[in-house]
Formats: sequence, structure tokens, C-alpha cells
Amino acid sequence: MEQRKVRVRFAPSPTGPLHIGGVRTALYNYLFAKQHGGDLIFRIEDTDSGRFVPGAEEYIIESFRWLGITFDEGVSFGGAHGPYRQSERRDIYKKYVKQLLDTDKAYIAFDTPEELDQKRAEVENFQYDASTRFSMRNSLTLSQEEVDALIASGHQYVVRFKIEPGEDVHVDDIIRGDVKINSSILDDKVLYKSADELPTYHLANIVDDHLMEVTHVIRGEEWLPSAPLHVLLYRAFGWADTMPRFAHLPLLLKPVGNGKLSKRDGDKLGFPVFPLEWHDPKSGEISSGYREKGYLPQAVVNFLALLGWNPGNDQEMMSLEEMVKLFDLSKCSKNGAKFDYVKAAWFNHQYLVQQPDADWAPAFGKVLAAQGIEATDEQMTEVVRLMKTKVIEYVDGQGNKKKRNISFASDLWPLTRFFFVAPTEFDAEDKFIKKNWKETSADEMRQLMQVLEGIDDFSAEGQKAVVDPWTEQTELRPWNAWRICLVGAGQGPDMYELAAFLGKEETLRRMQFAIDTLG
RNA sequence: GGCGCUUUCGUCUAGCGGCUAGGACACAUGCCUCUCACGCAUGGAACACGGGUUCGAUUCCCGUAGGCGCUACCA
Repeated sequence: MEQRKVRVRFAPSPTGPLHIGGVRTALYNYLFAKQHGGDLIFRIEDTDSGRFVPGAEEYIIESFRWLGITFDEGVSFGGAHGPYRQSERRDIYKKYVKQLLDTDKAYIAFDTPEELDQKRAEVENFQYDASTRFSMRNSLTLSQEEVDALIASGHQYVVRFKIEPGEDVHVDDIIRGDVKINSSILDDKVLYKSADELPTYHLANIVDDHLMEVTHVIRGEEWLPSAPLHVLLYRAFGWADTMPRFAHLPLLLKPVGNGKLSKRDGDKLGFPVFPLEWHDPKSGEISSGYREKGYLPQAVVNFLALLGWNPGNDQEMMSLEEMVKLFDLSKCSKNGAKFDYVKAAWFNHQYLVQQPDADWAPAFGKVLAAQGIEATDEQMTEVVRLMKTKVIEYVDGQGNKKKRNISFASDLWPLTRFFFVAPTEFDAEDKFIKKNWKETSADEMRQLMQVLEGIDDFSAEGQKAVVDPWTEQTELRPWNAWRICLVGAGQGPDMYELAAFLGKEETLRRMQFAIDTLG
């Protein structure tokens, strides 16, 4: 077989916001395409008119724009294989449905959904297949005249795929190897419904992948059971020689407990399952997004890439470009991965700390503004420089108190409040204050104030040059008490740095206040 | 129920017949230190079970058990 240009696709259904698992599937498609110098296609699979959600398509496009995953063609990107929205391809599908009908690979069925429901209620494990289709109402049991008459009189119908039983169908999966299923357990899948003149997923998928010259189908494991059906469809159309190669990715699972990752898990444990915040147009419900939560897109991409794949060495931090080089579908793991949101936060911490301090300003500015505080970019950059390596306390999903690195700009506020707001009271029960504010502290602070007052260069270095020798000379260790004055607690950065940030005037003012209050 | 996929530390995983079973997150301890940290160092922690095959199985095969998925006129 001649070498075809690699072409893959990501084809979501616009039924709501893009799930994080879908993001990973798209990412793997992207990595695979780029690595092989191929194309990534963005196709919208809106064959279920009843589940269409307005805004979902735009949401998905915006999500990928934010994540930095780019498409070569598709809805909103153009291309020579369009249209890329399945609802706009009705005529194409009709042609291929006819082909299947004409070649006796499919048949028309008039059984209504209600009739089928009833059948399923009557017959245990009822399946519409070779064993039952001759007892149903379809073009195999009705005469041509009857069929024509029913259609002419406006009866709705579906087209079903006629699956020949008793054959072992092999699917050659890049990740899982040879997967074999016997065709007898497959049912005569509905390929087309006259009610909305649209095909179902299975038909549209095969036709589009063929017409769009897709070479590799990389999708979630939930599609593995229907892969044999798809193989059969390629054969029925006579496209077996250009059938794409399949790769079925393991699923993303709940962080705790059993089952696959759902929106509810995110809500419960406090992490997003969507890339962007989503406002449901019907219910008005708002679901949190990684972007709004304060994640950097590179961190999300990096974390997601490693959920089900790794480069085979110990490297974890990788740019998109590096991943393109290292990615290998055959090295993908086969079993589902529990979603570890603590590690996701760790990745974000890594990327956050790596970026220039000044880059925090926009996000940090919003956090401060929410507290009614205005700060200059220079001030924010300085605070970030001093505080970005600290940790915050938080409560995990089980209600346990934990500590973690600063992983989001919003983590900064509880740790940096004192930069902008002076202490107004001192907690007498605070261990640090109890231990470090002694009888002599007030007097020591008065002495320190005098020393500080005489310093002209109030930078951290300038203070250090004067205060350090003074502490050695007097054998005083004033830092913890000084910290109480300026911070009001046992936290914060180096004292000289903090005092420099506050300025001489504010530093002395806070010291005087503490002396007056604590005595 | 049927069919399929899957099973290495708590979690993500490396391993592709012979290793003291490696790394990362998380956890614990120590060093550093003006607080809390960061960082660095150290530590505890895993091959689901039972049969084979083999000189030798975490690795290959078969069962069992667990997990996951599919079983629609949804994708």
C-alpha cells in the first residue's frame, strides 16, 4: 500500500462543554499529526438534532485556541474536504445509504421505537439481528410494493446494516493489538433515520473519515466495542484497502471511587473538568473551567499528556513541541487513569514559578481587585518574587487539612495580605506571637526603630548593611518580634525585603502600633 | 446477563525472561534558616490470586477475582 499523508481528526458532538477527556483525545491526535507532518481535522458530529446545545461549538473552538492546540482544517478553519459539520452533509450520506441499500448490505426497517421497546420488554435480551430481522417489519419481510407504499404514505423508517453472523472480525489496534469480536453478537445497527434525514454516528463517521482521507482514528476506549462494526462498514463500502488504523485510548477515571470521570466529581472535589468556564444556556448553571481557575494552558496540556502516555524516561515537564517529538501512540497505556487533581496543581505550580514574576501581574491584579486593593505592576511583581515559593493550607476532598505549593494566582492573597493591609490586632492565642513577643520586645523594637530611622538607603541591602552589624554588636535577635509588628503573624518573606517593600514610614508606623498594642 | 478491554507503590507510571523492581505526585524525617516555606538529602510504600511454559517469571499462555467500557432511531 502506498504511503498516505497522515490525517487525523477530532470530532466532538456539540452537546455541551468539552470534557477534559475529550481534550486529551484531541491532544493525542494533535501530537500524532504534528509528529508525522500530517493534518488535524476538526469535525462537528451533530447528527443528533435533539441534543444540540447552542454555543457548544464555539466553546470547543475557544477551548482549543486557549490550549494552543491548532487544527489544519475543519469547522471555522476551512479546508478542501468540507463541509465539516455533519448536519450540512445530508446529501452525501443519502448517496452512500443508497449504495448500501442497492448492494443489499442494508435494509429499510419500519418498526417504531415504541414497537422495539415493547419487543425488548417481551423478549429477554432482544437484539435486532440475523436471528430476528425476518420476524420484523422491514424490507426483507415486506414486498417491494409494500415498502414503497409505506414510504409514500409518509411512514418514518430507518436503514439498518445487515450484519452477516458467524464471522470473527479483527480490529488491528495500535495500542491494544489484535482485537477479535464475532459478528453474531453485533446487532443490525441503525445507520440512517428518515425522521431527520440524518445518519447515525456509525455511518457518518465512516463516510466522513473515508471522504476526508483520514488515515488514523484515535479515540476513546468507549468506541472499541463498535470498532468491528466500523470495519464491517468499510468492507461493505469497498473501502477496506484505505481503512484507517485504529487506536483506542484508555479512559479518564474518577480520582476517588469507581467509574469514569464526570462533572459531578469535579464539583465535589473542587477541580474543573472543563477547559473553560461553561454557562449552561438552559439551566443557567455555571461549571468551572481550568482557565478561570488560574491554570496555565501549558500546564494543563502537560499534565493531560502524561495521563495515559509517557516518553519512556523520567522526563515529566515538556513543552508541546517536545511532546510532538517524543509522542508515541504504541507507548500509550492500556488501562484507565485516575484523574489526580493534586498533581495537576503541582504541574501548574511548576509552570507558574517558571514564568517571569511580572507575568503574574494580570491574574494577581484581579485577585487583589476582588479584595478592593489596587497595586502597581511593580508592587505585584515584587510580592510575587518574594512569595511565590510559599505554600498554602487547603482542605482536600476528604475534609483533611493539607498544604500545597502556590498553584494559582488566587493562592497568593491569604499569604500576601499584609503587604497591602497593616495588622490591626494581634491574636493573643497565636503560638508564634506568644513565643516571640517577650517582655523585652517593645524596648527592642524601639531601639530597632531608632536604627532604622537613621538609614538612608532603605532597600533590603541598605538595611542589612546597618542592622546586621547592630544585631551582632547588641546580640539582639529582633527578627521574629519585628515580623509580628509588620505581618502580625509568623509568616512572610525576609524581613528586610518586607520592610523595603513597605517603606520606612509604613514600617515605623506598624512598629509603633505593635508597641502600643502589645506593650 | 452477554461481549470486549484491563490489572506494578495511595495516585500517574518505567519495566518488553535473570534488576537490591526505577521515577514523579502525595506522605514522613533531616539539612538550610529571622517565621512559614522553597530547595536539597533521606525514608516508608507495589508486581491481584491460582495454574502452567521455562534452568529461571513482574514480564509469555490459561483460568479466577477485581476494575472499566459497550450492549439506543446518543455520540
